[in-house]
Amino acid sequence: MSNIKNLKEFAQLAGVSTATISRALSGTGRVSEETRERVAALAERLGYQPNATARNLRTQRTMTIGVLVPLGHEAAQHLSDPFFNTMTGFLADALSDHGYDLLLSRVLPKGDRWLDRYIGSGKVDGIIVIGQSTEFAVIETVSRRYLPMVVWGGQVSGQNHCSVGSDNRKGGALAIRHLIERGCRRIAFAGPTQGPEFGERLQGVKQVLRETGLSETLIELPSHFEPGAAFEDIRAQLEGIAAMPDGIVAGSDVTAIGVLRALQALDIDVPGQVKVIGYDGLPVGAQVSPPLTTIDQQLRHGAGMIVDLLLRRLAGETTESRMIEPILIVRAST
Amino acid sequence: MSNIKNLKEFAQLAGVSTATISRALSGTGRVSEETRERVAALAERLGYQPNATARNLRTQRTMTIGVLVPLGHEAAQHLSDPFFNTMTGFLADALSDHGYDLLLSRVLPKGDRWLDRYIGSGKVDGIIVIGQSTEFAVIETVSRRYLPMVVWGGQVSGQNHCSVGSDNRKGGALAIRHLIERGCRRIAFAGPTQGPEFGERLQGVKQVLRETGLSETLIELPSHFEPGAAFEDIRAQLEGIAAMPDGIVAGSDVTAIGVLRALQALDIDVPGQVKVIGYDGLPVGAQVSPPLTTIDQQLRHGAGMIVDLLLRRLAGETTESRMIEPILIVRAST
DNA sequence: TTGAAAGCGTTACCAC
DNA sequence: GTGGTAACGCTTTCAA
Repeated sequence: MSNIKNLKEFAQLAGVSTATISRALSGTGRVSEETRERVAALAERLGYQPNATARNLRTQRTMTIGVLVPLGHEAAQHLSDPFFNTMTGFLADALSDHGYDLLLSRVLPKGDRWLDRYIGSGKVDGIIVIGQSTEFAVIETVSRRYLPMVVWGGQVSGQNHCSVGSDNRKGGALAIRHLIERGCRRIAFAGPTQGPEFGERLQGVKQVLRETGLSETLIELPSHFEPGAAFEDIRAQLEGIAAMPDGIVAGSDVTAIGVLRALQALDIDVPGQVKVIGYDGLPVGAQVSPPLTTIDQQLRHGAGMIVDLLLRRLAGETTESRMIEPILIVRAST
Repeated sequence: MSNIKNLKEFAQLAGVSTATISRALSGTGRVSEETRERVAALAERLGYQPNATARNLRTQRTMTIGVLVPLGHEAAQHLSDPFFNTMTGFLADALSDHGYDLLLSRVLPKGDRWLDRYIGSGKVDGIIVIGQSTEFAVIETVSRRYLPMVVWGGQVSGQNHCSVGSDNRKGGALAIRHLIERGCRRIAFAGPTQGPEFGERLQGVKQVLRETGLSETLIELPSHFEPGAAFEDIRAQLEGIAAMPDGIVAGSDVTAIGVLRALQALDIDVPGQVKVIGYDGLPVGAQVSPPLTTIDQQLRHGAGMIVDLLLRRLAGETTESRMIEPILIVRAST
């Protein structure tokens, strides 16, 4: 920490003008090699650092990206959700690789102005939204006039905003094909029914079932988003079921973990009696027992892509949405 | 989003001075009720919002708190670590309750200046460090001259910096007593051996074993921090063990999950043959099978406390470190 | 290569 | 109760 409080003071000590110091420290503009070295050494010795706020005001950029996690109806739902937390971590890494800071905000979307309010404050240069959930319309509207925004989530035709997410339909198809290959014939789909992403995954499953002539057998097991509630939902439904499925596609890894617990509670062996496959590729999936077979969305890669696209939009480019290739990861639950 | 770009423009449209607008909008200073309403309505209609950077510069505060996650030797260790992610989430909530934003930074501590650099930039009003890990000395030094900093972690006697964390020794004692009550007699302690927190937990365990006359039986199972590596470490050690323990205290929930997997891999029944207890109280502990008995550090409560202390330091108070009461949560793994 | 000075968009002091 | 205006600490023209 420095005892010098601003550039002016530092310039006096260095015996040059503030302009020269600024140039020397930022590396921009012409300064003699000698001065630059002298200034740099002095700054290091005194621990001087230019004030970021003042610089931001002058340069009209903050070098900060806002990451927004819209909390859905279930207000408490995301607090400890492994998906959002994991994604945030990856984004933090990707952003800091490019010299950007990450301003984290969890917002309860209220009305249709929450995004505008956030943007208007000028605290950030750009925005990343994790998950469209119920806010698809708001995001879509804002995207028409605010460019530096990239969203993690699904992609629908005609969509204006730039999103990154896995090919959910393909991923769903991948999951169900794997179960069929493993010999499953009575298939269930477990998970939330809301949100564009889950819907697409289910569509992928249905399509393959139709092609295979198994569509009659599909059992739907709707559940809440939140882990604890999901477990209860699934257990209640499986408990009273006429014929137990022999394979379950879960809409997310979190749901899949709930499914595993529910089956465990009912004393049903996985993968012996029922096989289970998740969706996301969260690290935690490898840590449960049995380790979870899943469709990997390559979140780290996705985070890198989001940041890359955002930086390009910041630079004035227009960018298209991107699909990430879903990858089957086979572990012990199938 | 607004088409108005600054206060001056807005003031012209409103037909009053910038000073009046500022007062009307911020609620500070005397303004007639009539003007305030008129200005507020116009601001709402035009979507005008004062620029945060300019305000920050003028007021000399950013209303932003930096949350630092120092990455230890194992650079990749925290990327997806549920503990850090969960803590960050709780902090985000607590901070936003008080109108503060959260600037998230993962830092690779390099040398002893990383904290100074962060502080010197003036991007934040205060700092929260999650975990002291190997940086205890640096934190301690900085705390002597930089006051608005609160650390999640252990507390040692004579420590200068303000920390919040559970009473690790007591928590360790709580864990081992529970295992003994459940009939365990050959006890093992699994987990990382580095860091002040794990050490204290182990001491708590040892002390109770001494008091009970069981101290001869303690088996130590050191492991890495990172989940995957921890699993391997534990499995390797249990595989070749002369006499299997009948109770295992894990240094953290993440370690405990690794222990559960290792036992599963060796076909050992939990809690039938071996009982396992974790430490942290992470939500994910309730989702594994069998659901994990653990010592709850009340992270949400802890996060609230950290923020509370930080705000008081920001206001000039001096604050003492706080211990959180560890609570035993019994689930199915014991 | 360097320095003087004009902003960046607010807030807060001081008059009126 | 309201308006003028000087900061806040920096970057970046423009001149020298």
